[in-house]
Amino acid sequence: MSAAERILERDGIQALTLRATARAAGVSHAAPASHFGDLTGLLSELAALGYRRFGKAVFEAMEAAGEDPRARMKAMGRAYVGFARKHPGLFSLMYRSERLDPARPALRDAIAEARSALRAAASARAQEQPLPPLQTAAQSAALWALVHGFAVLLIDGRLSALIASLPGEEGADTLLEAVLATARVGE
Amino acid sequence: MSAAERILERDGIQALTLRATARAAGVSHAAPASHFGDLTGLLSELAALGYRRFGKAVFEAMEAAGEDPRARMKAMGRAYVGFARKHPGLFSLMYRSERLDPARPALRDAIAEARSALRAAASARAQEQPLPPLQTAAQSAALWALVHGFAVLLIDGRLSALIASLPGEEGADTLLEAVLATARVGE
DNA sequence: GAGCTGATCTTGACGCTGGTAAGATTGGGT
DNA sequence: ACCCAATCTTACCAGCGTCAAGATCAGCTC
Repeated sequence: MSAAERILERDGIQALTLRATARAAGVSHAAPASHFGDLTGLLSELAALGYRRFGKAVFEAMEAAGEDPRARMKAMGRAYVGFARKHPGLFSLMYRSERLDPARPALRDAIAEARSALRAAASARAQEQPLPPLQTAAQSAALWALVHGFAVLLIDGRLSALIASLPGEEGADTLLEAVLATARVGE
Repeated sequence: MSAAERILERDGIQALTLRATARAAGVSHAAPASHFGDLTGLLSELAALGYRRFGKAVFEAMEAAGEDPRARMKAMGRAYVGFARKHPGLFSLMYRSERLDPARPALRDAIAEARSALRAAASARAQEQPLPPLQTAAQSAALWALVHGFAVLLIDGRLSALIASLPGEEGADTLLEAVLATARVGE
């Protein structure tokens, strides 16, 4: 399991095979299959581990941000993108749903936990200023789409040209701050 | 090539293999490899085709939207998400960069063409109201991240719970319109 | 203590995959 | 008539996921 994570972050998702995991763990090639059922099982358990870490990171960041809704939303965005940058392989796996089994209990629970952490970013704001259902849903979707899209594009290197065009030594962090400040979601 | 696209949209990206393409095209299993070099070559050519279509769709939608910068940005968003919904397999492939070869001329050119189409969404606005470089970059990144994130989450089914919670018969289109209206990027 | 039982792992096989090498076929240009 | 480049076929290799059968062993029951 930790061997699998090592392979994932070092060699990427396409190198994460049952047999490679077995080699890294020093067991025979069929041992992982007996644990996890099949490759989808291994990937799903690993993704579940990722979701638990992810949900925890987001939750803690929002706790530390205090009560102000906008501060919470920004903290959520930083934690979201920060997790993707810190664990790009894991993050990619978590959103590679065609290789995961969402019915697996560990994964299902971990996703539900992470989603409740994300929902907490928007709920404080919704409480403060009630809106029609469509606007509430649109705010949630917009915030999620913004940070998810930023994370995906960033770890895929597709923002590097934009970052390189920035004046001075500014990097991805600066761009993210500017994006969170510029996109005044829901105001 | 058209056989490959058929397989991609029907059976998904993991079923798109050299041998399956060869079978669908009625040739021997090694024929595709001699055309495209290797699997990465085939996928890259297919992604290039996708980028050309994508750039064209975005460009035409923005042409039809007139001169108003906000209308152009909304049209870009609709075209972006619309393309992803219409060709989910192709769209996924285009952003699966670990399986593509960006050095392949066809793909490199097609990406450059599509990016220039996207850039045109923000350039009109930048001309009208000059801003510091960081703000300009942040607006571009925010718009791109918003629509890309929405498209990715949508075709992965991750917005379905949110959409199901909408009142009445509202679907993804309504949510997208609300998101584009809510997220007043750069205002 | 003897025997069973379930978990864990090994071994070996199957068909699938991508990739390579060598040769066949063919159609156009000199 | 010749050649040559493109296209395809055939045959093979290693790696992969998956399955079935058996080995090993700790822990529990009688």
